[in-house]
Amino acid sequence: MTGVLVIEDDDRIRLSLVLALEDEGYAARGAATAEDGLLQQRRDPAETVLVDLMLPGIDGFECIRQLRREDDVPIVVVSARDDTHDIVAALEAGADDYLVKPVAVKELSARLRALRRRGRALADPVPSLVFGDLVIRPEAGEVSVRGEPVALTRTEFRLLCELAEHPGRVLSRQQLLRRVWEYEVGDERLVDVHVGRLRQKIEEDSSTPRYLVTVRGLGYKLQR
Amino acid sequence: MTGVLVIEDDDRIRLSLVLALEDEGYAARGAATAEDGLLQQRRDPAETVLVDLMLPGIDGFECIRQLRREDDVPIVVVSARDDTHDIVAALEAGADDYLVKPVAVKELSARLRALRRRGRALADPVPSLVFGDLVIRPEAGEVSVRGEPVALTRTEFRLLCELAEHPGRVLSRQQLLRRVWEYEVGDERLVDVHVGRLRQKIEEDSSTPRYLVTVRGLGYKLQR
DNA sequence: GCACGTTGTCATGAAACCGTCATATACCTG
DNA sequence: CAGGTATATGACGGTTTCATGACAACGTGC
Repeated sequence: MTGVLVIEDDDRIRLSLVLALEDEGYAARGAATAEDGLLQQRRDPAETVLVDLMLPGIDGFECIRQLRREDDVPIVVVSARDDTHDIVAALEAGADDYLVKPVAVKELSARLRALRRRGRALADPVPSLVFGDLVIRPEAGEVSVRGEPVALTRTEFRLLCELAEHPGRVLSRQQLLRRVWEYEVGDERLVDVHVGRLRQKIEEDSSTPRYLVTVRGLGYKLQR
Repeated sequence: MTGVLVIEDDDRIRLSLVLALEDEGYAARGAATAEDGLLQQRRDPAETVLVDLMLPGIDGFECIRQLRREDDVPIVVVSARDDTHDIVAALEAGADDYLVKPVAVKELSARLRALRRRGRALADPVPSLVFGDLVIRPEAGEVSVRGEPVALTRTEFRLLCELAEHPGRVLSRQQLLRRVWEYEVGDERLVDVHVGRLRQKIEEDSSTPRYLVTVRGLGYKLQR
């Protein structure tokens, strides 16, 4: 999860934004439509998303709402329109900042940094993935419960990380299929099976889970 | 910790900003100098701070750095200067947003909301709806009454959320059928049954409901 | 090629849940 | 107070949802 995603239909502007951002040291990539942007963000989430308001097909506002529904990613609108109305509407839809074209790259870059800093300032107090006696080290690919290291398969590990990234939040089977398996559609039972296997390994008594709990009708969550 | 602090030396502008913000529903107050602003923020921290860049004595940039050193409060700069240079410098100093005067109050208000939302999104990953002793965490799929967690079925949970989204407002059975069950037509008695079951779980005495009250002839509502 | 670990599919049983209905109770109107 | 209407609630069968064990397909290293 890194870099900036630029959703903008005008090829020239998109390209120049991407290049300028790369100049500023960001890993940037582009999408010409909202559909493509949303897809990319699902497949390989960027750290920040830039959105134009006037897009063919799904428009910018709808795109923002959709992004917001799926994710917490900071969203910056870059638009030619400087109407207060548009600005307010975009922010209400879930955008975090709004710049009017033509944008000064230095300003854009500074605003991206500010946004990122704000995110960290608040997110950092709980940096490690610790759930009571369950400790997850994503970079190291290690998991331990009650002091004992446990060996997980890749799928189990990814599933656990996905759940751990949203402590206490219920994730639906659909969401998990999308994020862990990158399936757009698929049999939801698959999730059950892997949750079961994961439980065998991390829960003391898998019939009364302490960490990985089922929320009937909704999905699964990992709780502290 | 509530409200907005406006640090601005021009009396007319400061006053009009404070009044405009109050109009928008914020508790706002002013400081004419950076010194006073910093003092106020120490004594009684505001939720967000607005700073002008050109201030007598300690200037805006220094004021931002000082605030940032002491506190994590979101800072919005409001300045007459629209130089990219100033914008970048202010953001680098620690500001979260930068608006150029004259500001549209609606935009300012929307940006404050966006900033606040972002703060919450990261600090409290699971926002809750609170009705006295009844706490609903939609994201977590959790409900607790008087400190005790209660287990709801999916239908009960959706029903409760629907009611909670409109605190104090009466929702007709028809509306509830449409929104919770996605039935266009259907037996309204169905709603009664589920309201009853929900009451058994969340009310102390289901014959004299404290939260989920019947409005005879109209429907049901959830009150604080 | 073989052994092994991993993965996805399927079947099964148990438990939870849902909608319907019947009955009881509360409330309003005249 | 009587009669009618709106609401509350308990019971029950059909359905959905979930946990789990078995198994075949697949890939990888030896």
